[in-house]
Amino acid sequence: MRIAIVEDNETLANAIAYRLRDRGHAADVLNDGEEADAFLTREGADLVVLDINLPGKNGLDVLRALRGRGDGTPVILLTARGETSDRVTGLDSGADDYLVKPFEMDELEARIRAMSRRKDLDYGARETLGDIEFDRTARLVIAGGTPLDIPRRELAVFECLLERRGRIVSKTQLIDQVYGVGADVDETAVEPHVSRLRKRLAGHGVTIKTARGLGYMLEVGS
Amino acid sequence: MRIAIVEDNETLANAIAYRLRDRGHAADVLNDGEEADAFLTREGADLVVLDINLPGKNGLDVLRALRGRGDGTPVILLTARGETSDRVTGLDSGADDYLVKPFEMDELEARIRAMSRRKDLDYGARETLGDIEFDRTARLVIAGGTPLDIPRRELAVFECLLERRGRIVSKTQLIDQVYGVGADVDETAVEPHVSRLRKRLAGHGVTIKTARGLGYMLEVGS
DNA sequence: GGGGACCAACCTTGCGCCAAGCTTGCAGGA
DNA sequence: TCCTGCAAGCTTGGCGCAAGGTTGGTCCCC
Repeated sequence: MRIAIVEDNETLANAIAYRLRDRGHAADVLNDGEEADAFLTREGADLVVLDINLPGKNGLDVLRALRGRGDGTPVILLTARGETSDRVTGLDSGADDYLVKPFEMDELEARIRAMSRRKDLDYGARETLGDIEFDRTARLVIAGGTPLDIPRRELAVFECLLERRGRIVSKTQLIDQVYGVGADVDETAVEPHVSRLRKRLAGHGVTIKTARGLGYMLEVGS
Repeated sequence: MRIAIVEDNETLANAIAYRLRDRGHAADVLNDGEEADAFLTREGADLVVLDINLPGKNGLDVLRALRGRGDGTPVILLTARGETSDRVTGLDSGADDYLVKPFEMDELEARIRAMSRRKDLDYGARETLGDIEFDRTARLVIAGGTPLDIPRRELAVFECLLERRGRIVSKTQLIDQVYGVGADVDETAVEPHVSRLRKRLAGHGVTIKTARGLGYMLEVGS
């Protein structure tokens, strides 16, 4: 599942992202309201974890804008203790659930599980690309019935490219996904991973195209 | 098995949880009705031990809400001596069994065993993997007709991997299942169990594969 | 306008390091 | 007794880095 995390506290945001990725989801972190708004309009997500207190645009504004666009993506609000009115306003504005800070990661995870169950999202479905299959929940790439052995970093690259397949993904985006947002890594660090991943996917109808100066793009061969 | 214990007397609740965990189950304790309701909606359980007298929401209300959601999870009621009418109402409301306080822990355990036997019988008892069989009800691993002696923790690991067989299971997930959600245990704690379990399963056509940095996966050898 | 030279971005490979994981042994406890 | 948690020592495979090769784009000069 693609989950957008809108939270200005980077430590918290990354902790959430880390955990959700461990569970096999794709997590995108947005640090302020404007950014989140743009991202959700542009890319969308399967579920949004949305903090109310944000710099720039308030979380509730982001929520209202989302619903205003007719977007019914499930939203879980994060509120500070005591902001009862915000919570009520939030639910009135179209949020599906809320969580009071501080919260346990298990709690968040449970709510996400419950949400995906309730909303009947295809959780654990396999998608086919070329002649390989990808099971998001199991984090398994399957070629000809047998799972491929793909190391952690390469898998992260693959998942990130897959999420945005047919679109160009910049190296910075890849770095964020693979190493975590704000990691102190050189841009070129992903190149070897892309290279080796390419080799693994070769002959399975899936290609990683290079867009010079822009990034990479996953293409499913005709 | 994941068992939810709904009981406001914390001493009793913890005693039950302790005992059940000792028997290899994962036990979650809920102290009031609201909490229980939320938890069962969100997470669910394989079996519920439910006290009737609760602060907040009455146990019977919790039960009715559960059944109202179409949830058929087996429920064992706990009632105080003399609350005969409650007991009747309870069974009418969809409880599967009841126990009068004070009760012996052995008694509760026996009823849980009986319950899981009853509920599991029409579920398909044994499954075969490689050249071993697993009896979910009896929690027995059988190789060549004779049961293997597998300690509780290892068995819990086995069950968890089996439940998600062919998928990668992260260590965090294993910890949750083996030690209970939110247990304060190091991630590496499961490693010895996996190691020993591997040795036991070796030569029976069942392998535990390591996915470095991701988790483990149960594979049934061709 | 075309061709070549130069440069920067990128690819690939190999290597050494280190952390993740394995195994074992030991001590405590049921 | 046997399980369990813990920790130490060992093994191994993924990772980061950097070197050397390749490609593609641009600019200059004829």
